[in-house]
Amino acid sequence: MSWTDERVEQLKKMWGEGQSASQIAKELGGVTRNAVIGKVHRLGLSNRVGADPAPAAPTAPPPTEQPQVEARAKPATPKPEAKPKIPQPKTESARPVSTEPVLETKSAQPPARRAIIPAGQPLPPQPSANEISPEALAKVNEIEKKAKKLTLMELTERTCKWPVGDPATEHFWFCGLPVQQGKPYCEAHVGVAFQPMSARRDRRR
DNA sequence: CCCTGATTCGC
DNA sequence: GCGAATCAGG
Repeated sequence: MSWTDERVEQLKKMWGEGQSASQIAKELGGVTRNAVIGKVHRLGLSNRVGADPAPAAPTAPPPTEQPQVEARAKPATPKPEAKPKIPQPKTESARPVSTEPVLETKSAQPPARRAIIPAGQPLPPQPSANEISPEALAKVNEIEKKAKKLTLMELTERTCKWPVGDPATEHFWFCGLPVQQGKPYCEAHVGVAFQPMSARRDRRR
């Protein structure tokens, strides 16, 4: 495989979106993540602008730039498309009143977006909201925005298998973020899936 | 061990 | 220019 204009374009797009090199490599096919990283550097779009969802090296060198062995003029890449991190008003522990799991935080499509939960159709065994700490809930709602939104087929040994939404609707996917070592869920979902007995009992009403 | 990006250097 | 090997780190 070679770096055709098309492939380079997708590389730029995905990199700009904050996708990891391995994910990009997977998507493109025929290349390894090393190839992707190498290309990224050659293209001069090394440091990303947006957020970095993946737990990786922040790459934050101090202002004092030390000239490398070979002073390499690296023309910065002024990305016109500004991708500022969302302010995130930091809702002060909005306590969910519903007894059902909090599935909807924001509506993507105002008109067609109705949080319909088929009556009598039990949802997957998700802990009811009133048993989970507000902090953990906030965390979950937070990361679900960054979820990989994988389908059942796309799940692997190390992708979070937390289901989101209603399997009977379009609004359904699996979290897909990197799992915590030895667990089936990512850090945030582990937080709501596994709780100390004491915490559960204490929260009981 | 899983993953991340960064760098080097033979090709 | 390319990318495997390696490095450095979470």
